Amino acid sequence: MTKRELRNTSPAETEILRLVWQVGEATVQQVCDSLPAERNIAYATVQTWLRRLEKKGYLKHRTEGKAHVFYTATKREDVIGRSVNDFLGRLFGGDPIPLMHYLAEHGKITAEDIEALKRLIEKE
Amino acid sequence: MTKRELRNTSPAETEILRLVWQVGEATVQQVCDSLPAERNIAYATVQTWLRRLEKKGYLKHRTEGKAHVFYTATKREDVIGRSVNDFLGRLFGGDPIPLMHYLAEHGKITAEDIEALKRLIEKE
DNA sequence: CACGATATCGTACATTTGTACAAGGTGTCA
DNA sequence: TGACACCTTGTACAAATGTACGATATCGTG
Repeated sequence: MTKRELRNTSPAETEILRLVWQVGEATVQQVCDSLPAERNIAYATVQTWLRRLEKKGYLKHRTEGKAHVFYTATKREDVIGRSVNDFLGRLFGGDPIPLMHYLAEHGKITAEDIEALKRLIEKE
Repeated sequence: MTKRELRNTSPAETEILRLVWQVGEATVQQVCDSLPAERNIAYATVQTWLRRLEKKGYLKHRTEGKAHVFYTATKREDVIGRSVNDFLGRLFGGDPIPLMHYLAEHGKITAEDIEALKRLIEKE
């Protein structure tokens, strides 16, 4: 398997990656625009993040007009997988239950969410 | 409110913090021992992490014999809260549902877990 | 075609993070 | 009491991360 292991993404990079997935593909400008304005991140900064993501292998780009249009080069599932596992490992020793509890106890997920989840699981 | 905002913890620090919570309090040596051996982290490295956590305000220590015994100085709940929110924000734009889905679809949580969760939510 | 608006590219730089060595203190046991 | 084992403290240093400026290239328009 020539499945080169991708380095993992920094927090900021992770966020950018999510944005790109959200819109499918995006120019630097578009990514800038989808960042909450109060973050006050410079255009050049976003550009750097995109550049680094590309170098790390998460993004590719094509040139359109004078601008670069970035699009993802990996499965979102994979990125999520690595991120979640790492996160879960560090904070909960890998056990997702306490995380669920936290979410439930802090009203992040509702009874309906749980129901939906239940159906999802049963379907398999 | 003189509630000094704690800087956030790096991945490695987060893990150490979890370990200290797990055992209640621990010396450098004990933390070292509870790290998976194959990680091969030097004693001095763990020491640095503990030192930094203390400087950041997450830990305190008392001296016992010739060693430092570290114990937590913040509520676990708080650390989890910040970490989870940050994580959720970056990777999922703040929405916990996709995270749940991921966990469910990848067999990280079982039907029983869901049931337990359901009861937990309903009890409130 | 020249100009302005808009992009990219190269580069830079302070912090944070991961990682750890070396030197100096201290409890303990023969 | 002296040596050994085990600690802490000081310090270091490379790599990753956050952040961004200045120079240069390029498209569209008058």
